[in-house]
Amino acid sequence: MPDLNTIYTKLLTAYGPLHWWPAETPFEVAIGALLTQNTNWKNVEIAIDNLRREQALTPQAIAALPRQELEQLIRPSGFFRQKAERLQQLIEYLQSAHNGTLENLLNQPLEVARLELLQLKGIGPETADSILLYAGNLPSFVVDAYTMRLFERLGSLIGNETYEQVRDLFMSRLPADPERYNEYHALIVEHCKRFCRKRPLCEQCPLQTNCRYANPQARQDP
DNA sequence: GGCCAGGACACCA
DNA sequence: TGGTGTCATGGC
Repeated sequence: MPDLNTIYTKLLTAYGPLHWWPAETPFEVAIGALLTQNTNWKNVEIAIDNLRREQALTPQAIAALPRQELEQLIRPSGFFRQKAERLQQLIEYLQSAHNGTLENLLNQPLEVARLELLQLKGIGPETADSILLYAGNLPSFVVDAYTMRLFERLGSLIGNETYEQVRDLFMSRLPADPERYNEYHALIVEHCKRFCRKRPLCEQCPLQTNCRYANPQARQDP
């Protein structure tokens, strides 16, 4: 089973530093994290561009929008009704508990901020960790479907682990460095978009010597 | 025209 | 606790 640091080095060598998250403010990161749930990032960009055009990328501006207007602006990101509701509920919580700013929530110990986010409807573990890491620069490793898929193929996971188990695995084997967590998750996504889809494209894959899908020997020897 | 995407949640057995 | 249905759009 390949070492997690070895895989990181291979991915970094293959793709270079990616410097996520593509956003101008921490709150914009949180918007993107919510909107990208089970959605192609290109559709999220369309929705965020709509919000930017309406100067609606702040908690105050979104809170002031009528629900139906917000729904139409974020409609390209899919699931727009529930995402509009969840976005405004997040802002309501920030206003009630943190003077309306995400920064105040994030300026707490990691696990305190994480539990607060997880209490909110529509913010599950991946969305919470994305906000903590990419908006708050806090060392919380982000696990997503790509992470599960890739590291199952690499033999690091069985495939039935819970989110928290996988997060704990990465955080126990990597230094608690937000920059490292930031790049690692971004590299996993970039890699999987290219090679690690449900129909894998193994010919040019930089991890093919480690992967069960590309390497029959690795497949036989998990 | 089907498949897929940087999930989360309610519901049920 | 684990499996399943629902939410919805747009690119490929």
